[in-house]
Amino acid sequence: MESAATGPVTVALVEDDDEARKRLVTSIRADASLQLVGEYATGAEALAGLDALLPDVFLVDLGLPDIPGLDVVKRIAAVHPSCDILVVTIFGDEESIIGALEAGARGYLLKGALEHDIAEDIRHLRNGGSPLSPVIARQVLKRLVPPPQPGALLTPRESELLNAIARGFTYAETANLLHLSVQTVHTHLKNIYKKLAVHSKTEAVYEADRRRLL
Amino acid sequence: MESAATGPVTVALVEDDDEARKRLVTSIRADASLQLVGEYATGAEALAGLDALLPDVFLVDLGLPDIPGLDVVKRIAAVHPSCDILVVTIFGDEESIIGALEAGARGYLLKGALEHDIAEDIRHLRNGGSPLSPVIARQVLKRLVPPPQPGALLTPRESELLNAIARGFTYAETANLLHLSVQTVHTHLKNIYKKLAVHSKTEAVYEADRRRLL
DNA sequence: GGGTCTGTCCCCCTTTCCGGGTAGCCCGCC
DNA sequence: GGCGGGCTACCCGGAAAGGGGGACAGACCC
Repeated sequence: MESAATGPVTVALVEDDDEARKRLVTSIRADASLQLVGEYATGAEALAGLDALLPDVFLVDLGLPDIPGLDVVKRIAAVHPSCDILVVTIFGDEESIIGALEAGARGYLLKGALEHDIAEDIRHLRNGGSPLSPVIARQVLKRLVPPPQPGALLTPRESELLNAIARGFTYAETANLLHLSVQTVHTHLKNIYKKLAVHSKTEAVYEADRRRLL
Repeated sequence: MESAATGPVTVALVEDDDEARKRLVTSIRADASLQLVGEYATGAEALAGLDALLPDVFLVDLGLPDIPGLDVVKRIAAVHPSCDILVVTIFGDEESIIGALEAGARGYLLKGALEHDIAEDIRHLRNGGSPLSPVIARQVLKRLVPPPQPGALLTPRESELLNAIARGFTYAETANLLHLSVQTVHTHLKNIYKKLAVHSKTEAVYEADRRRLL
């Protein structure tokens, strides 16, 4: 987040593939505003060097030979929260992406674009941006905007009622709110239970939320 | 998502600023794989032309003179779901970003990078990617990864228990699951209720979910 | 006109939950 | 060496929710 007022941005990276690491190193060295302070091929080395270095930016490959890259991300984020972690990997699966970003990564790039200049991404990172490869961004958006309803499983009235129930209202209170009799609330709820295959208000709320029906 | 097997990718755009629109048009025309089929300065024009054109990609500026750009996004997404909507705007606030993306936009770029080639972003879009400016991506990530706990309001055990409860287990079932007595489950729940200021399992689950405590 | 769906209302009975207590144990902190 | 927090466990009584049934009007479709 901070400007580079205190001098060059320090960068460390961990990447087991020699070719890939060389490309990253070359790109970083070519940028005068960046200073490479650590270069590792294994997760253990990276974590060992972390406390001494405290780099501004840490480039992490997820496919490390010794430690799951995700764990490296978590550790860095835990001990050095102000460090901008940028994942650079071949893994484009949802689990890796979401895992890394939830673990604290501030950017996620797919290896591949050979001509791509990582230095530019690092600059974006230091300016408060989060470089994401378009394919990665799409995955993230899928998370942000889950397909609204798989087909309006619940009727409008049922949704309305469940919504009230979710907010903690009892049968009686919900009945008042929606101008219904308590029995009707009960009936609706029973129908909702059948549709969601659950057996309690609590479970229904949880399930409806999970399915994005509320 | 589809490949360009059926010919060039058709593109339409709506942008009220003449300068900006020209830049976009120039960039698109320079790419032989893209075909510009619509070019509008107002939301009304854009929506009027939509049904006839059914473009593969629609570039939308959020700051239109007549209709809120967000409404344009919604309308396009509603009537033409397979259209890739790309927002190109000066607005970087969370409301605009999340609103547009939830409304159906598949990419979001900030105007500014003058040398930036929009055609490349469009190609990414057609390849199933979501071009996001780094600053935008950061906002999206903030949404994806809300600060985990505002201070671990619930103890580990309480979280564990509430988690089970949320999944619809009764006191007795939860007790078995966590190797507790029913009374202990009850006690924990009472403590949770106090902390969350609620009075029922349903409400607790709803509230905990809202506060991202689960 | 019959069938289906939604929304409304009612009965009965059982199970579960809620809120009010009290209390012991272990652990870390000052 | 006490004090507090977390975790465990128990009792009681009233309130709420769950599960089974049946009923009926209006809408909508075939």
